[in-house]
Order: sequence, then structure tokens, then C-alpha cells
Amino acid sequence: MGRRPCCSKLGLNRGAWTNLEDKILTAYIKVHGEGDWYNLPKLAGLNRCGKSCRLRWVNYLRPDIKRGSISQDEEDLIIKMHKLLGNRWSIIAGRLPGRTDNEIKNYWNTTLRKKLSEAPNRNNDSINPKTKRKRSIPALEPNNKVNNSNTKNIVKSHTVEPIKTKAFRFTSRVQKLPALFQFPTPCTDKWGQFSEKEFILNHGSTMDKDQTSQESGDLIIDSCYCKGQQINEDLMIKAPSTTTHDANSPSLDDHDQHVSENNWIMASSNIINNDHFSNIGDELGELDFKSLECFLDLDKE
DNA sequence: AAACCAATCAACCGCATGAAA
DNA sequence: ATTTCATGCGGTTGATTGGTT
Repeated sequence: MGRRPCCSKLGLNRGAWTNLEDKILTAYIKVHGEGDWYNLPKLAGLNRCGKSCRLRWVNYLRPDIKRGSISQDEEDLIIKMHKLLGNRWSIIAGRLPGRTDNEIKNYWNTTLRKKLSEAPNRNNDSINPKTKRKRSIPALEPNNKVNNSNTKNIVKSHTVEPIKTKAFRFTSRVQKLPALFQFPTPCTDKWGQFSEKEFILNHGSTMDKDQTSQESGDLIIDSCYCKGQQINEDLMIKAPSTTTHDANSPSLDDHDQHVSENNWIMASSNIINNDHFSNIGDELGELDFKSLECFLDLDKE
């Protein structure tokens, strides 16, 4: 079977979306919900490919998209998560309610990448004699043309190798946890003790080992694999200020809602603070994770 | 005012993945 | 076990915007 021809070959619309297209897509999804992207354009009456519709919805039209610039807290979170996970934009975005992977990726490539690469090299803040402007990153590499891909190598040299830890991403398509995942000793939260079959997710929900999670891009970091490493709560990073709650989760009162917003920290801390890992102290950046193995959606190689 | 350049970000592309057949 | 289908992800592109000369 060959690849299905892309939208340009099917004579479909490409490029910027019009207001009308946005309205049609939004209205259709409001009635029929997300999914079946392949058939959606036909059913909704859009002359677009499904992929394009999905992207438009996910990155722009979704009602829970947070507008406005990235806050300092969010930026810190992105930096820490990137250090931890590398270019796992969807997972990073999963920690930032209302932000999309595309947005995070763009923010990294345009703002943070530059910031981080300049930070240790303040002496390199030279001025381009022609433009009288501060040199951008690509200009630091005179042999390279200015484009995103050429900045890759530059950034590489400034970026710490991503910390490898055991983490799993949960998407709506994930049905079962990898067999090798073993939950640490039973831990508790505000609501009592979790069974050993449950895994703590953020947003205050739990997940049965055998059930599907609707949490997209959710992440569990398994402290079992942080053998003897000292980890403090900074590793688990501050929860973003707003949190969308899983519709399937029990409703929460005001107090519990607050608890829920911080559940990611609490739940993670409960893991980290269990009997195996009571040593608290180091900052994230000082941790030696080199001995850890990468289990990000992968089994051992 | 025009030209140039850098920055930004929406959108596209190809590939990987997993479910279903 | 293999193939097909549908979706998601990350890298890249290109249009637009804004600042400078």
C-alpha cells in the first residue's frame, strides 16, 4: 500500500485558514466531537485534509487553548522539562494546560534556545556591524545560512544531554502499561492509600493498570529507576496555575479543587518520598542522571 | 518610503506507532 | 504474522510582522 496522497495532490485547500473554515470546523466538532479526522472534512463540508483539520483544532481552535505570552513559571517548567526529556514537546505541553506542543516547540526554537545559548556566553553578545544589531544565533556561525536547522548544532553544544529517566506517556490510545512498569510501594495522598494497581496521574485522577487513560500526553516518572539518586520536589516541577480536570474524575469542592491543582506535585512527591527515596536535597541541574535508563515509551534496547 | 533583515508562528511534511482487519 | 488505516509527533518551511537602515 502506498502513502495516501497529501492534500495538495487531492486539490484541497492549503495554507492559512479562513474565518469561515474555522467556524465550520468548530461547529462540527462541537456537535460531533473530535476524532475520525480522515472523514471529518467530508462530513463537515471542508475542502481540507483531515490532518490539516486536526492541526487547526488542536493548535488553534480548541476552547481550552491559553492565549497570551508564556509566563515565567511556564518558561521555567519548559526548561526543566526539556532538560529532563529533550524534544518531547507533546509531553512537555501536557504539563502546561492550554499550551500546545507546537507552541512550546516554537517558543523553544525562537526564544528559549537563544536565551539558553547566550546565557553562558555573554561576551559573545557582539553587534553585527552591518545591521548594528546584536548577532542572532545563526550569525554566530558565519558559514551557515540562516535557518532553523542550522541552529541545531549550535544549540546542541549548549544543551545538556537530556536526563534519561523512566517515564511513560499516556494517550487515549494507550490501553495498558508496559509490563515492566512496577509501581513502588503503596503510597498515599489526601484521599487515602492507592491500591498497588493504581498509578497516580496529575489532575487528581488515578488510573487502573488495565484501563485506558484519556489523559493525553500524561507522564509518570518512576522513581524506582532513580536508584539511590537524590531527588527533591524540584524534579517534579511546579504545577501550572490552571488545570483542566478529567471529566471522568469525581467532582471536587473548592478545597479539593485546590488540592487537585497541586496534585501533580503531591502525587509525585508521594512517590519520591516513599521509603525507597527519602533523600531530598539536590537541585535538578546537579543531579547525576547518567546512570538512569531511558524508558520513554521504549522498552530496554 | 523602500529595502532589508530577523523574529515569530501557523501550517505542512514525512515518519512512527498502534489498532483493526 | 502481515497489511492497512488512522492518528500523533517532531522537524521544517514559509508567510507575516516589526524594527532598522
